Amino acid sequence: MARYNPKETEGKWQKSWSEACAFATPTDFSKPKYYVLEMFPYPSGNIHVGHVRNYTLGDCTARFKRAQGFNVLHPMGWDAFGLPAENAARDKHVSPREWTYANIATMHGQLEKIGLSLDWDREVATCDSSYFRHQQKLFLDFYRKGLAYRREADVNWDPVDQTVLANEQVIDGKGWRSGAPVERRKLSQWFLKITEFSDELLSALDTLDRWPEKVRLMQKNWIGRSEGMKFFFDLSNGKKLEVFTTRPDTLFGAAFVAISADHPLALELAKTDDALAAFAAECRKTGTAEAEIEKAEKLGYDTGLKAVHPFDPAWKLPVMVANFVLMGYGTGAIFGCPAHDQRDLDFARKYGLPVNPVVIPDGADPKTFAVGKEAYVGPGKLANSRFLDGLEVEVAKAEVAKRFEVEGRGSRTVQYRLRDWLVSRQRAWGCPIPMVHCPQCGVVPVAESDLPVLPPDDLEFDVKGNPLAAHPSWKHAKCSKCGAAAIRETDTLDTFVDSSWYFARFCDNKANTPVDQTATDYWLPVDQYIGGIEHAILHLLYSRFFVRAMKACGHLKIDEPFAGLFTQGMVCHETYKDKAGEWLSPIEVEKRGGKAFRKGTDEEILVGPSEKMSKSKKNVVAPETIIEIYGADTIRWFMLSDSPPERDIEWTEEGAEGCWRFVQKIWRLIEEAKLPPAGTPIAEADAKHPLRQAAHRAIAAVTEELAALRFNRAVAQIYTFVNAIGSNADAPGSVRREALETLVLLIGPMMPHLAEECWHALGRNTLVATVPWPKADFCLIKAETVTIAVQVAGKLRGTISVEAGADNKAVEAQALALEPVVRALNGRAPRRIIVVPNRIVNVVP
RNA sequence: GGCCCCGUGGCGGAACCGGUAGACGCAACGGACUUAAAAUCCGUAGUUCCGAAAGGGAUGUGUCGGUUCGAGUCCGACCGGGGCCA
Repeated sequence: MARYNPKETEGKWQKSWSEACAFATPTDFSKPKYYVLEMFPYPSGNIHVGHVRNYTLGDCTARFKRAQGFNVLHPMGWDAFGLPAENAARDKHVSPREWTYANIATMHGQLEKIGLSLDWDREVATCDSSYFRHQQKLFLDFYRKGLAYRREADVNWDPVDQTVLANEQVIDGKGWRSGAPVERRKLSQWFLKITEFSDELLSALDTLDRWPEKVRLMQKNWIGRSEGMKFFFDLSNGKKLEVFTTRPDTLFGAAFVAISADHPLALELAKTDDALAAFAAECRKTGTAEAEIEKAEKLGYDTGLKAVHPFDPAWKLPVMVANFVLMGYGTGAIFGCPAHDQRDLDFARKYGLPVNPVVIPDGADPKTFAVGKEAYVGPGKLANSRFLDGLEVEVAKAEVAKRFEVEGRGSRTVQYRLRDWLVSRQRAWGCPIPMVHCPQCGVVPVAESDLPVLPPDDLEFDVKGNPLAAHPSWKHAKCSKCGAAAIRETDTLDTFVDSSWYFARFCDNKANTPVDQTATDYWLPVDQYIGGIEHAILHLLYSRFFVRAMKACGHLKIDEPFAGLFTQGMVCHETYKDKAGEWLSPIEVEKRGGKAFRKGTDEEILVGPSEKMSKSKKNVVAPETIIEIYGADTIRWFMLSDSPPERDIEWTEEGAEGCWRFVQKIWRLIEEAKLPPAGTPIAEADAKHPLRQAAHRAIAAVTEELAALRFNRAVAQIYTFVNAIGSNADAPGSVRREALETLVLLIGPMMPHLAEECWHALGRNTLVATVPWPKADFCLIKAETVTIAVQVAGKLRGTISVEAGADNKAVEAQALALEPVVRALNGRAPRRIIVVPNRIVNVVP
């Protein structure tokens, strides 16, 4: 008897699938569709285990849905623009294009070895002009609709990558990729008007009922809707200053008015005030990210101007320039109420401004209530606030709003935390923004007939800043309006733009418009999107915006891109360090007697906690190595087993061995089986054989678990079923055949190569990949007798076996006759007996 | 600091709507097969107490309380871990 040899069989079946076009996307749109998509990878050079997990989950779903009769779209592509290619170009003197396409070729091969049921005909690389030409067209459409625009703005400048970053790409004041402290600069930049849809992006979250609650909450926080009002202060110089506040109720606690260093008023004053100009320059050194501003020391500069309190002409407030007020948020001006806002309080303490509480918590005395180091932001009643005294916070807000509205001094507004999306990047390996700058006409879109705008092939990467801007000739173009010599836009689009619509392009990647109407109408939205939680905000929010913007331009009809979202956990591994503190990779370590040693030596190695696989800790296991040893089915099975897919999984050698053994076990079961020919009917007498029941119970359970993406539970059900096959070795041949064929079909989505080999060995000449999913016969599953637990006072005392649906009285009698029950009752008469049919009896003494 | 999620054997985890806690796998141990090993097969197992054994008792899902005939599951407080926003 030969062992199952994945090396020989896996390639063979991959070829068979390919020859049979088993995974070609159906073009007949009469059947129900199912679009499964895994987040496409950046072509870094190698597929890692995290990818394998992601794609296995998706592939299992795709195969399962296909077997269930759905038309399945399951494509793959490459998020292929981005900085690593430029770095490689600079360091290795290869073109970013060559480097990227070589990586794609390698990774494509690696993906094929996993046995994914992908339609490679739909492959898309975002760096290919056949893709980004359409993106440029979309950009022009957005521009025409006012959804793309250029303006001067404070931007986060990454001094290492020499590029601008979106707020979302600044983490703890540092560039998300370079880790360098971010600076604030004022530059003319391209934006996409995501704020146009702030309210819709927020409210539509409620419709995404197949998204993790956590992701919806994160997006909600990110969009950050707050209700407040805008109103004017009269200034001592006769001008008016508009401020935004969410706490108009605290107006009588105001101690100052603060404006941004970039507020027009501040800029005006700075012209004649050198100290202010210097202060404003200092303010601009911190980035624009909230967290950073929050942490920075609150600094202010007194302009000498006074603002008149709107409810008391005699009350004058100092007008300060403050570093924690941003021009981009609200009106760039606020009034400060130190008692009820922490930033205002910190500021007031530093500059000796009064701290007057005006909201008093219930139970506190307005006369003695004082604010120390912490501002009071909770609920309460107004005090020291004249006509607002005694009102609840919300009532007071409404009262102030009403008075301002009557007076024409202000109005209620809704404010969002969400900013417009800054998409300009000063990089060469990205999608060129199809615009020119004409000395006559200003910013002019490139004519659509001139698309795509291609980056030049002969770029020099060993330069500071944008290689595209440094290119000697590329930027010279003609204005598409007047024909005069013009300068091309040298900014390229943020790579998050590339990934914001690829799912739509997959519906027809050969369309000569960005998307094909018929195809997108049928396939979109994506039914199941699978990827990492790290994209919970950026990529998913941008994609949601894109769908709306594309809809506004007539490209799409859908409301949301992803009907179902699943975020899978990371793949972790133990970490190893030697005595010198150097990290060791798993292949350098062997375990003997519960201890770890450097392979082939007696040098003991310290075993650290399991952490996300990372190059820096060297705890990485290459999928290629695993597939080389065990084959693809083993790694797939591992990825699906044990840990729930949304949680982190730990890769262990022992676990892999276990999966490998199971692969062999299935093969042995099939190979050793002496079965009647395929199609042998099951005799009447065997119709209710326990093995048949086990098989149909397995079908029902696995179907249910796979449909709910509970792969680990589906795996457990299959183990249980295999155990049942093992313990029913004496079942009639026809019943065993049914059981084994069922098993093969059930493992089909998970271990597709093994399934094909087994199916073939069972004498079948079809492909499992094209065989319909088995149907459970529920008559067989229904148990005829049930085991019922018997408790006395809630404690288990034994079990009884009764006919399903048996009469309560009879069950009761049987329970009371149970010896341990009699003993536990100790002669007492039961006060009450609770019978839950087919489940439990509880005797209450 | 606010909000959210999680806490079950040595480990990963299961337990539907409150109804036999620990399915299934890994690791472990005992045995069979073998000259031996690998592979495979059979068996044991939460903890603890009584018993030679068969068996029986107690206890047990982070901690403390509550609701209930019955709580891993519901409620409250706390402890610990993680995430997001500050």
